[in-house]
Amino acid sequence: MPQRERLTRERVVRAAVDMADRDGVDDVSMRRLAADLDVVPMALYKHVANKAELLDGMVDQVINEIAPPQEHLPWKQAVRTRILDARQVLLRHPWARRVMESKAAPTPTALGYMDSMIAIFVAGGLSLDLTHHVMHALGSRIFGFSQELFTESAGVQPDPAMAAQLAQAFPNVVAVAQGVEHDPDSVIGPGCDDQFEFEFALDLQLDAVERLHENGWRSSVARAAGTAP
Amino acid sequence: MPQRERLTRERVVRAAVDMADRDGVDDVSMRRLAADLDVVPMALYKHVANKAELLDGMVDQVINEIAPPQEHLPWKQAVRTRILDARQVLLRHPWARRVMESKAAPTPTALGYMDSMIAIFVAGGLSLDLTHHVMHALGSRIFGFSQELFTESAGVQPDPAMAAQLAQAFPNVVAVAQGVEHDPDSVIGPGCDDQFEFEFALDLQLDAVERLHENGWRSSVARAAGTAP
DNA sequence: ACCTGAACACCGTTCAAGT
DNA sequence: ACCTGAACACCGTTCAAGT
Repeated sequence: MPQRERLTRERVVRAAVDMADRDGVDDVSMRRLAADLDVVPMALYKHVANKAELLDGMVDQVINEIAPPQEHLPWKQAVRTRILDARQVLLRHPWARRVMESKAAPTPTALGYMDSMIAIFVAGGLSLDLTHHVMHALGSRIFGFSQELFTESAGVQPDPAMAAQLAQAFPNVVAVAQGVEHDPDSVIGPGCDDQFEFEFALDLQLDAVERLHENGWRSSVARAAGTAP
Repeated sequence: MPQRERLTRERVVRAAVDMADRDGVDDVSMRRLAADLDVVPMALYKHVANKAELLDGMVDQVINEIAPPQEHLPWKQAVRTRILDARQVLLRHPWARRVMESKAAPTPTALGYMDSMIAIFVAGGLSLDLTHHVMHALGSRIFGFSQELFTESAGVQPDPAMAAQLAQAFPNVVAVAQGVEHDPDSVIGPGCDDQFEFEFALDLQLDAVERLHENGWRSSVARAAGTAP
C-alpha cells in the first residue's frame, strides 16, 4: 500500500483551518481532525502540544495572510488600507474573531502584526504617547474585526404580526432599521451595508486621531510628568 | 428529610451566573450545574430547553443589572454615563463578553437595551440616519465592552534576557509600552490604566459623533435619496 | 521517531420510567 | 408535574506499547 504523506505541524494546522472555514470552529475537534487526516487522534499530539496550541497555529496562519503595510503612504492612508485588507482576510475566516478574542496572550505572530501597525503611526510622526492610546482605542479593529454584536438580524423579514409586535416592543430599533431602507432602489431590506458601516466607524476613529495629532494632544499623565514633546 | 427547594428557571440561571463568576464560563456545564443544585443533570431540562438557552438567560441577567438611562441629561453625557455604568457591570461578569459575542441573534432583553440606547440619541436630536451608523460604530461598546484583544500582557515583568529579546523582535510594541511608564511616580510598570483607555476610546468616538451631528452629517445614501432632514 | 490502542474523566442530550 | 437512571454519541488527553 502507498505510504501516507508524513504528518507535519504545517499540514495539521492547515487542515484545521480548512475544516473551520468549512464547518465552523466548534466542529473542529482533535478527533475529527485526526479522522480528516486519516490518522489516529493521538498522532496529532506529536505536532501540536494540545488543542490550545492548535488554535494558536490556526490564528497565526490567518494573520500571516494579511498583506504587509504599503510603503510611502501617509500614515492615515497606510493604516486604513491595511485594516481594510485585514478585514478581507478575516471575512474568509469568520471563526478567527472568536478564537482570538478568547485568547489571553498574543502569539509572537500577533505581536509582530501589532508591531508593524505601531510602526506606521510612529513613522507618521505621532507621539509614542498618542500611539499607545490609539492602539488601545482601535483594539481588535486593527485586525479587521468589526466590533458589532450579533450577525445582523436584518435580512430576515418577520411576518406582519411579528413585525407589529416588534415595532411595539422596540420602536426605536425598528425606526432606525427602517431609516436605512429609504434608498429608493431598495425594497424593504437588503440589510445594512457591512462594508460601509465598517469604513464609517474606522474613518470616525482615524479622523479623530488625526485631529488630536494635529492639535498636539498629550495625555494628562504625560503632561504631569513634563515629558518633552 | 427536608424537601429541597423547588427548582425554577430563575434559580437555575442565577446559579449558573454565580458559577461563571466564580470558575469561568468554560467550567459551567449542565452536569456541574446540576451537581451544584443537588439535582440530576436532566432535571435542568425542565427549566431551560438546552445549554444555549441557559447562556441566553445568563446574559439577560447581566444586562438587567445595567441601570436604566438617566433622564434630563444632554445626549452625549447620558450615553457616556450609561456606557460607563454598563462597563462596571461587565467587569463583575467578565465571561459575558465572550458569550454575547458568540451569539448570532440578540435576546429581547438585549434588544430592549439597544432600544433604550437609541432612544437617547434620537431624543437628543440626532437623525435616524446618523443614529443608525453610530450604533454600528459603537458596536459592542454600548454594552460596556472594551474592544481590546488579550488581557493586557503588561504587569508581568519578563526577565532581562527575555526583555532584550522582546525589544529586538518587537521594538515598536516595547517602545510604546515603555512610553506610558514615564509617569515620574511609577516604577517600570503598573501596566495600563484600563479605565483611562476605555474613556479615551469612548470620548474619541462620542466627540466625533457630536461633530458630525453639529455639521448636519448625512450618509451618501440618504443624500442620494433626497430624504427630508 | 513516529504512530497506535485502550483507557480515563469528562461533555450535551434522548428516552423511557418512576413518584 | 417534576425528577430520575441508564444510555448514546461525543470530547481532550494520558499512558504504555508497538514498529
